[in-house]
Amino acid sequence: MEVNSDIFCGDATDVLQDLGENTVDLIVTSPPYADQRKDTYGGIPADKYVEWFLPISKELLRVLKPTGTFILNIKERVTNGERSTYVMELILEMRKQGWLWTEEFIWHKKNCYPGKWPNRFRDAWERLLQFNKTKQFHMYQEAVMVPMGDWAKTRLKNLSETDRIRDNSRVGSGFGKNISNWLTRDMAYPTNVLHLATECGNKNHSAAFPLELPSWFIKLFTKEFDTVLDPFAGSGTTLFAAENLRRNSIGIEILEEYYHMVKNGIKEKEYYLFEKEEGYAFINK
Amino acid sequence: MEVNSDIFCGDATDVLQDLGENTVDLIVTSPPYADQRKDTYGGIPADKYVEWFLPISKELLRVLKPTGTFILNIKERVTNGERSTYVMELILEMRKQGWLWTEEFIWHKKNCYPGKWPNRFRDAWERLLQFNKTKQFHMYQEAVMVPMGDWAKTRLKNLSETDRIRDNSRVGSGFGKNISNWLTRDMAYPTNVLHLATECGNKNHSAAFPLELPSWFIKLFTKEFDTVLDPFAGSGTTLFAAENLRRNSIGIEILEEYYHMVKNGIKEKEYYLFEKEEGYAFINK
DNA sequence: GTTCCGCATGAATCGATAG
DNA sequence: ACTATCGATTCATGCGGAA
Repeated sequence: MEVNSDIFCGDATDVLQDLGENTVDLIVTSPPYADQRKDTYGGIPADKYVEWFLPISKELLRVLKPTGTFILNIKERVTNGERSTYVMELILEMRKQGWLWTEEFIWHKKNCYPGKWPNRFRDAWERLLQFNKTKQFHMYQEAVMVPMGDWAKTRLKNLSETDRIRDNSRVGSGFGKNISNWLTRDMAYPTNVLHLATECGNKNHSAAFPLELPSWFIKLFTKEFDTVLDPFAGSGTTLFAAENLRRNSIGIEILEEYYHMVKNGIKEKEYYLFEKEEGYAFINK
Repeated sequence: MEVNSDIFCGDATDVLQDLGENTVDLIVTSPPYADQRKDTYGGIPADKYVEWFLPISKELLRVLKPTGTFILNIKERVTNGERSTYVMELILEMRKQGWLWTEEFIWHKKNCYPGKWPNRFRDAWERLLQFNKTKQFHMYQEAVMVPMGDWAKTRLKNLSETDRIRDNSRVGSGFGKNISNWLTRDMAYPTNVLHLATECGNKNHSAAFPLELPSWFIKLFTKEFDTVLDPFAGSGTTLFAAENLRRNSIGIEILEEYYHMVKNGIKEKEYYLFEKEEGYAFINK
């Protein structure tokens, strides 16, 4: 059985009209942040952001199944020395639309952007907001269990603080080399804090988020042959993750350049991803 | 020169009236969460939380110096399957009072409370909201610098196993001398994500945060002989941290039981804390 | 075949300068 | 005055080339 991958070029609000009601199991997306990526996406002003996003979230609510989940990756920027409030305002408005704000996961970016300022430290985290249509959403917790036990308890305890943080990141992402060891040990459920580095060495595109991020949520909230949607596909990370995990995927991207890259890349990347996939397979059992 | 420590028993709003305008350099507090700890504090309903807190934050704005900072440790609880929105509403309302919402730090609780739910993972983080009165607040970034990531990777890797164990055993009871060498090496500024374990061994108070948490902010936002305020003193962690770092401290606690405990404990705990302090002192130089 | 260095590169932010 | 642009600052990561 083959999975289906569709990528459409156009404005998210328009293309979403063509999708059927209650057809999507999971939405994972990272929309352009306010006033960011001006060169590629034009940049939505901070004070227009909520107004811009609400028509899209309304359509997303329509296409999502009652058992489905919407994961929104977003972070407010600093304006005039203060954090902007549009993310909070967006949550409040989306609840009025009928969304349930179920949870807020934290993505701890280990390799955040460098810099020094007199009144501020580096920003090392982003929000991963979980919204649902009903309280009866599907969640497959066993698919993302992480190894625990003596390895983490005793070995890590003797390491330095920085080492411990580094190793925790591996645990959170579910990757590592000694998978065979993990299998014989105890497994534990993860928390709502994810430790992942951004992918900066990628040549073709500025990767929005690492492959592990959508992969983690896809494993957690869908099963094989479910349908995953990303209305801001960008470089296609969510779609590749979905296809790789044998989920049907739908992508929308407004920029033709990215659209073509994703359309071609799906086939191209399959082999590369498949190699990595073995790691997932082990962990998913 | 001696530092001064005052602890008052009473309602925060009332006692704050007696404090002078522009007299406090730093406020660090963890107010009772909505509907939590009903047995001890009576529990403020989630839908009344903002209304309850605003008179207090208004007084805090008055007593804080223009160069001062207010750190609010808070996390919304889950109600009826959803995260409550009172923290977001509180931020929006406090901005209307004149507070600047400068930053949101994340406290990653490494050993968070265990448990399993069908639709939710363990909650491993809390918000540390930074508010300011003006943009010209004091910040002493050098006081909280941490060793660089590269340092752990290369330097530590070359040490023998016994060396590593010996050094780490010293950490528990105060640092060894050779750490002073590390300090002259590569240090980096931290990020806005704090990795701290919760103190589970705390006997008398239900929801105390670890000593390192207020200590970190006290070092970051004050200098010696500045004044630190905690309007919800609880078991007195903030006050002990302040005194220990030679800052003047003011505490307010509504429950007589805690009030007496803190009042007596300040002297009692001094020795215990002082031993630990050596570790901090090294890092602060 | 490994291990080790060197180097480019980020969903950044501030303050100064220019229109 | 108020907004747009630019340079300086900073550090974890993963790659490629070298020992």
